[in-house]
Amino acid sequence: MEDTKTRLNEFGLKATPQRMQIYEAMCALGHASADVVYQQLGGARGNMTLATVYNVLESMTEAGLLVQRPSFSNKMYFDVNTGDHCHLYRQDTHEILDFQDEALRQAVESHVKARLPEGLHLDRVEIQLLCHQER
Amino acid sequence: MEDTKTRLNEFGLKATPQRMQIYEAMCALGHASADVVYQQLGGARGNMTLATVYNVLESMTEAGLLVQRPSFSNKMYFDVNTGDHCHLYRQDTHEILDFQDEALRQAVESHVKARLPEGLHLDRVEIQLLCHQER
DNA sequence: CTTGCAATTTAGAACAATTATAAATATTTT
DNA sequence: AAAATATTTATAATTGTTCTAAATTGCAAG
Repeated sequence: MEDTKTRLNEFGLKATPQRMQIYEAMCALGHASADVVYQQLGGARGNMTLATVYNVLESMTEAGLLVQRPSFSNKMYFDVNTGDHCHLYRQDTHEILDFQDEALRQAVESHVKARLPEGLHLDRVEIQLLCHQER
Repeated sequence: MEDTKTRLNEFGLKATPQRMQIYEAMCALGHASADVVYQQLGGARGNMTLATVYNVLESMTEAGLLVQRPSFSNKMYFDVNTGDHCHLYRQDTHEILDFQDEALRQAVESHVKARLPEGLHLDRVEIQLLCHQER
């Protein structure tokens, strides 16, 4: 809680009540779309507008506190884990699961950096593993 | 052209004029969103509805002739290259570029297969390299 | 062929996700 | 406390996609 406040501040964001609630919801959820966050916070019966959720998620992304994750369901997802980018994507259930594998990420990153076209700077490596449950 | 027809047939799709045009546009473009295909085909002044473009892209995806590629710009993209391959995503221009690197893909695939949770089957490895042009 | 049937395309409405706008509220600075 | 700034809100507008029902096309059997 006090924790959340200092984290927001570290990223240059004032710790308003809405931002606190949203960031804490995001931490609990791991990754979520704007709508999921909104529902998590009580939806229409909550104390916050959907527009605020969009605003805040955008500010947090700009600030580097969250990262965007495009999905196959035509909604943008946001992820609190800005460091590691391997994910399992269950095509049967549409679930996104973390796939922790720092060695892999590192290996790919250095392999790629050496081969990137002139003048381009690598910001992030996204590895998505599309899978489904057998039978 | 006759080529296009047999390719459609191979994937179980009848070669209607609309499907021919759309598949040829997709081949020329490499990857594109529904709207880009629609514009490419003349937009409102063309001889085809946007709904048809959506329908056809969906059928082709189901048939396995195209593959979907979620993007950071909140539109779905479709790709004629259905094999596993890497992509550069230019965050400054929103361009998607192919990044052919079969060795990398292979390495990642076998690394991952060995570590996949029990009961899950790996369909596809997606590697996206988020980058931007330096200054 | 041509009649009938299923698949496809169309126009347009409906829907869902996101963004924009302008007013209200809160916070900070002076 | 007043003025300036930042944030949130309510709501409208926009954008991308899907749905629906009717029209059209393509094909198969008589």
